[in-house]
Amino acid sequence: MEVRTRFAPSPTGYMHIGNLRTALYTYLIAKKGNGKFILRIEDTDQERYVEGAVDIIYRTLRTVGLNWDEGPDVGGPVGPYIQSERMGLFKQYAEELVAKGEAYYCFCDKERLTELKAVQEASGVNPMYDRHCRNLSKEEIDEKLAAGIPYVIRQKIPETGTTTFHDELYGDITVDNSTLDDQILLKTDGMPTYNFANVVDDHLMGITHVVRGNEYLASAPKYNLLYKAFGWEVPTYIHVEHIMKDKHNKLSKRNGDASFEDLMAKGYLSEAVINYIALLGWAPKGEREIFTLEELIEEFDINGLSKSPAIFDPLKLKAINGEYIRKLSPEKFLEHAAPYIKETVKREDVDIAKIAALLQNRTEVFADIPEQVDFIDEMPNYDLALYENKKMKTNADTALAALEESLPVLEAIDEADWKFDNIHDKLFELIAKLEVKNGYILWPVRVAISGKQFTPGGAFEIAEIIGKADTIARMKRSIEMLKNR
RNA sequence: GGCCCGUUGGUCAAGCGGCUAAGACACCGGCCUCUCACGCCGGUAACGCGAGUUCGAUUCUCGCACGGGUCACCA
Repeated sequence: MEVRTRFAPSPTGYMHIGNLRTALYTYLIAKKGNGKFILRIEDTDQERYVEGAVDIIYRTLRTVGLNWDEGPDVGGPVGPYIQSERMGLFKQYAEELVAKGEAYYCFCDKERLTELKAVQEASGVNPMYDRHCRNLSKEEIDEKLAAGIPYVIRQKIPETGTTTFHDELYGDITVDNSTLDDQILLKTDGMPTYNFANVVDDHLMGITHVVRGNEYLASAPKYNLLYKAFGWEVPTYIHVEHIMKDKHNKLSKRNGDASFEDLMAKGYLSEAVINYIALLGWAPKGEREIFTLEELIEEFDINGLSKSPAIFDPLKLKAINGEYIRKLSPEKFLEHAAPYIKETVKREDVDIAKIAALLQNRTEVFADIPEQVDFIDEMPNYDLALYENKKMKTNADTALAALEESLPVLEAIDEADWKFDNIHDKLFELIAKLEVKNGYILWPVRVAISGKQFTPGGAFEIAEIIGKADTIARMKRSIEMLKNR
């Protein structure tokens, strides 16, 4: 049988990392089995519906490459794929269950239910529907129906015995039927509840593997009973654990945690994000951990899924992102980095590509770039203590001497010859002549023309990038500062 | 609280009766080097507790503790 999986998000706003990971796993299972990945939008809750949220779902899934084979916009044989457009379907299925004796009309109003719940809680009993309407006679039902009393349809859970359902990860889980509530299938307004719509839709759409969050584990037995009541085949369940912010809290936008869009905005590569979240709650067979989506399809195996929650580690994400950045071709890197470089580098006489080349190995997230190159437009005022370096055996005094020796050497280089190699060779001639350590000259020069303790690239690279005139000017300014100290 | 699930270093995690208990990130050293970073080498650090079963338990069983989930006419 063909594998068919579905990702069924509610359009409630942004796409959070946990949802995206569920989508990923769902996609991987489908593709691993050469099957179909289906997108179904579950928008039955009009109150939580957020304008534009569907577009975010589309956009996110597309940018990470989780392309769906069937869905609202691409169509398919078992549509519609937007749940609100399927509303007509559910009533007949609920009534079919009533006819089979697997469900029943319930006329209890909300007041009675709230009161019942209050009483039960007060007496320490588990709040559950008391099955007041479960055994209404045919006459009573017809009478109330005729009188137009609002009703819901509830699932008739067996009063005794146990229900066992199977999860690919957790194995068989058995619960006493006495702990299961006669849940509502069809609401007063004729709309299905999520639990009911899900079962019906999954069946109608031929879903073979249901991948969903762990929060549904507890309601799984009731799903099983529903499938059984209909006489439908139960799909394979795979419940995945949550992604946590820390030991106690789930990762959520409400807590200010990063959503996928936030990560993109901060300069993460979508491939790196996908790679990282695949690893959050799943472990590949070998020791490799860098995978493209295609490779993940190959490697993925539900046996590698974890049964306990995983804490999202921004540092690890960064590290993986850094690895992806380093693997980029120089051209690709430049393409990504240029906008960030230009955030602080406004002057036009510099070669952005050269700056980018220095940055590639030093960038884990693109958003870190601007502050690394902020000295290029203008050298900041800096602390002369920067010249103090034990390992280089330099201090303000030696630095002044080094700079005064270096200045004429640099000035002697032709504007036209102002290239890394020439600058390098000339300064090394000086170093050889003076018989000093490289750092004795180079450290002060780098500081003198950058004003920073750390810079991407060393003295030669920086000098080349900012050009001869600027280099000389900065050297002079720094010499003055040292003299006037 | 009832029910369900889980518990290996700081984090992600391998392990599926016998191992010096992998690997990655982070951290700490070292090398490279004009800084930082990259790269390379090395190091610190873990089986929640208590009973069983077994010749032998991280691995199986049961308690306990802790953590999570769920108990809506939300999804």
